[in-house]
Amino acid sequence: MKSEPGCYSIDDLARDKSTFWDGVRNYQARNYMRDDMKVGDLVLFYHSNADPTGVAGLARVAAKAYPDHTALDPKNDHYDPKSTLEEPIWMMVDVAFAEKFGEVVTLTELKSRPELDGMMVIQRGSRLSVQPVEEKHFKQVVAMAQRNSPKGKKKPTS
DNA sequence: GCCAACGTTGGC
DNA sequence: GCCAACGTTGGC
Repeated sequence: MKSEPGCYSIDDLARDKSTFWDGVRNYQARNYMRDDMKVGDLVLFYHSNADPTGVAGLARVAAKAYPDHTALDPKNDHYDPKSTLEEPIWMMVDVAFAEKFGEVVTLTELKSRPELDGMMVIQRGSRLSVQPVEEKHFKQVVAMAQRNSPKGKKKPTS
């Protein structure tokens, strides 16, 4: 799941413990949340439009998809007049903080890993804010985060 | 700030 | 249903 850290970062999630993931206004992203995200699923928390951009930590799905009430609020930035209480269009899930990586696993690092070939987030023009991640890719990213962390193995050059 | 890659909208 | 115009995302 992507978020601009200026808007909502892994630190914000660590502080809040959990949050509702509102504001998704893309049908494909909504469908992934609605159809594929189950309570307990782990999530890569990705910082987009950031320095550095990349995976900043892990979250966990805390509630399955339910209507996004912010779509009904005319004063909300993500208001959508097409969505109604009776027939909500947009959905959100709840996510809980799981872990903040010692260092962000950057997009550059993700792209440099042959093991991650085919991962959606490293494709050109991959704008979806909610993306499925294959288990092998997920494990690879977590392994990279551990390698990067201060507690992990030191790099020979450092 | 630039711009590629999309998604959406709306005229026809 | 086609497609041009427009808006948004997000890397750089």
